Amino acid sequence: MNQPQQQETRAPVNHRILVVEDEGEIRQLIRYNLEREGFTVEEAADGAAALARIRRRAPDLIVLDLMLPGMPGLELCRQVRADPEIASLPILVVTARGSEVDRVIGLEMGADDYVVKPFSPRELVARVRALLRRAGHATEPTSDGLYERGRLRIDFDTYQVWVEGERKALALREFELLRFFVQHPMRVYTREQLLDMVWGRDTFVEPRTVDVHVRRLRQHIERDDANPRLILTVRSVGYRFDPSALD
Amino acid sequence: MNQPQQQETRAPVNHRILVVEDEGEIRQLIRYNLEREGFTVEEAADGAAALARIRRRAPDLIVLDLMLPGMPGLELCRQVRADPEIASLPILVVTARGSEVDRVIGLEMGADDYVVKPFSPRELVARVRALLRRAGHATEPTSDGLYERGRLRIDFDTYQVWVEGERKALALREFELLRFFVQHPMRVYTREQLLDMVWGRDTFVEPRTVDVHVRRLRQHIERDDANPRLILTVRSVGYRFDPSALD
DNA sequence: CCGCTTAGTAACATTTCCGTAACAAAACTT
DNA sequence: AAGTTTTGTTACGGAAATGTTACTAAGCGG
Repeated sequence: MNQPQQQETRAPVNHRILVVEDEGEIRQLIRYNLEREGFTVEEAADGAAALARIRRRAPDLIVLDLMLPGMPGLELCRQVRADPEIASLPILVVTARGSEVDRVIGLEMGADDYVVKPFSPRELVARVRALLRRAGHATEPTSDGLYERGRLRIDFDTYQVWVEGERKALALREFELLRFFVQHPMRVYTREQLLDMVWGRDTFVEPRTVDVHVRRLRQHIERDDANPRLILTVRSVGYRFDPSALD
Repeated sequence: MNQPQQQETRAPVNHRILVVEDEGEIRQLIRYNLEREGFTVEEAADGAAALARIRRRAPDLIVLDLMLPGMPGLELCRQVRADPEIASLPILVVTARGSEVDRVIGLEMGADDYVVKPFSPRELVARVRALLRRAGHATEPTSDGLYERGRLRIDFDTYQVWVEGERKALALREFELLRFFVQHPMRVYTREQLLDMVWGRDTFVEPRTVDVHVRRLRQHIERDDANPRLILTVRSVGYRFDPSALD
């Protein structure tokens, strides 16, 4: 079933990566590993400096530590997303393990992916690569609080959902799952990927549990629960959200 | 393999795990818990032995205690990473609590994850699973992209295929086979090669099964199923994909 | 035209996968 | 503490995918 992985070639283009991190030691480490892979690394010690630098010349990707002094990392995240000029910049968040809040909020603020500390350099590099690769395919930047399309309406700030004008009471997980789907439309995700992104990378839940939540979500948002149009099953792969069915 | 209802334990493949740990007691504990979950466990008492064993036959994952006599755990870790043959082996570190140490582990040596002593068996197993899971699709879930030529259109992200604008529902194998053909045009492949590349090297399937899948694929994408133009039979050799017939 | 080899096809058997409901456990409320 | 909601796990059954095989058709060399 698994195709033999091809050996990844070194970074073909010299991508510029901005590392926003106050602890010098970790910054060094990140820099070392990224440079070894052929990336060009710039540094910023805090959010304000980072923002200035970005405005002067935008990098290809930002690696952002969430525990920043002064401007909390999230604020930087939000500001980047708020500025149309740079809103599509991929952001990789570095966060401490187990801080559920950071993860959820990070993704909520519009971070594109995250790694937990202490992280393995390999994983960091892999995720940077993955983000750069799909940088073109921008996901819908839903950092502002409202999503509205066809018969679906979501307020991310107040955690409210309406279907055909009718208010639905979603449980938190259902809501987070919906959020993820809405922000990553069309592409197929495996159960494992969904667990990583919605539940968190270091929680351990059975993959089939995803099915159950998908079902519950479908019951809320699908017109005909027996023939799903929005959350589609891709057999032996995973699930896919197709917003075009909303119109 | 065909018992009516066997308790399904998660472990489709019997992963081999090397435990590097000098304290016999802890080693036993780790072994017991991993084996109970269906893993095959091998042991090594110190870094040198471990390295020899790995070179002889690489396991799927290493569980490494940091306080090893002789070669410090760090050194083993480094050596593994230095050898391209085995550099991609996932390493799970077991360590005593201590903030300083933790950081060094995660950051400097390229372990992939860690647990602190005393650890709960459940957590250990969970982290082992998570690492193995990620090692599987190490690079990225799918090769990004869109293929479009003549009357054929393939979206590799969403696993969708259109022929003459009409959506076709391919099964996964059919899709993977098509993917392979599209990515390796013109050249002839034997059934055995196709099995290796599409099914995977360690699956054991009758070569003639390829015929059946080729047929099913043809039914989807060929204009005249009786006179194939795209997937051509090369008698007594194999099959060949000719995209020029698409125009 | 014959005989041999190889590929195409359909039918069948087996396996895998998913939707679902029911239950259990955990988290919250009151 | 009892009740309520949310969340995760599991077993079951049906459906789809996959693999095997037997039979048929086609190619090919004489």
